[in-house]
Amino acid sequence: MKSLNQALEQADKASANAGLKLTPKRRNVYSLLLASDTPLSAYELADQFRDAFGQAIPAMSIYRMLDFLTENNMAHKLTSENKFISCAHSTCSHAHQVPQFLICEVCHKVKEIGIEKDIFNALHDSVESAGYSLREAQLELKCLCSDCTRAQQQ
Amino acid sequence: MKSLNQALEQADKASANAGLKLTPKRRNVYSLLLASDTPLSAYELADQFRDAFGQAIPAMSIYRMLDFLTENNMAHKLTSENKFISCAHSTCSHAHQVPQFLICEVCHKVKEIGIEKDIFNALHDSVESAGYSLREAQLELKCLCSDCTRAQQQ
DNA sequence: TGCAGAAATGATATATCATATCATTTCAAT
DNA sequence: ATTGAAATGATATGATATATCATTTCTGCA
Repeated sequence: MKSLNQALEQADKASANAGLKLTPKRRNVYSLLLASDTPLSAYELADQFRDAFGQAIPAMSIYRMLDFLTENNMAHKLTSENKFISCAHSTCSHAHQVPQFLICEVCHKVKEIGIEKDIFNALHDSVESAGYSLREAQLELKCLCSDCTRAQQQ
Repeated sequence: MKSLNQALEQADKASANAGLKLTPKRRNVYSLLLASDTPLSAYELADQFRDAFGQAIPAMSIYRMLDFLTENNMAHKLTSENKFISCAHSTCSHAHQVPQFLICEVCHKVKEIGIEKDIFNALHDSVESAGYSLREAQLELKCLCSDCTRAQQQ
């Protein structure tokens, strides 16, 4: 796991290369997502932004910054939670995969893993055989993380 | 596809057998879901209920009726849409499977299919190998339905 | 430099989704 | 009939999200 600063610096470089404007505020929102254990709502981000950076940001602006971050693979929206999370792969070099989110029902920590190719193919086929075509697959699975599994067993 | 009335009558019988109270209002909400092509929000259901049955129902009550219907396998909540849909399998005899929803991004029609066993197993294994344990899998996939696929190709 | 257009952000209002809480009604068992 | 439980109503409010117009900041270019 890279440090927050390394992740931010890499995002700076990648954005510069791609001609994207990772403005200070967008960067700060991104840093809050990177630093958080758990997904955050737009309003939670607004609160944390104010507390961390001493500047109040309207929720509307937070939503726009989140749009920027999600469009550019720095963040994801978890639709089952109505919250946002930094992308686990935004700071690594390998190709972006179909994301699969393992959401712990107890502690709400989220692990993002890339979906395996054969799972994706099987999903794709099952969609096709139902007469549909797959546009976007983002799997959000309700789980227990290892810590909470252990805690429940005791 | 069974008729709406057949579906309702079957739900009546199944509820009676299971000792569940499918009250007239719950039944009416269920019938609205059964009759709808597309998922409906709680407030849309409240509007349709008033229009169809001449009686205003508070949104709070709609939510409670939806809780009843979803707990008893007559409806599902699509978390990616914040809307509700009748369960495609509530009126058939075979066992309830992990639901997989194919949501058309254009016309918003939804097809519910049971997830295939080997996909489920593969998902389950991928979750386990990430150190998590799977609690609940409801897959919501953004798709194009066959009609909208055709329309786009032209 | 400084101007013009574009992009980003602010400000405000409002729509939409959901839950908390207490009151009232309905229903079923005794 | 009475009573306790379940269902529903009424009301308030919280939480999430978008629409719209104004202002600021940035960027390219004369």
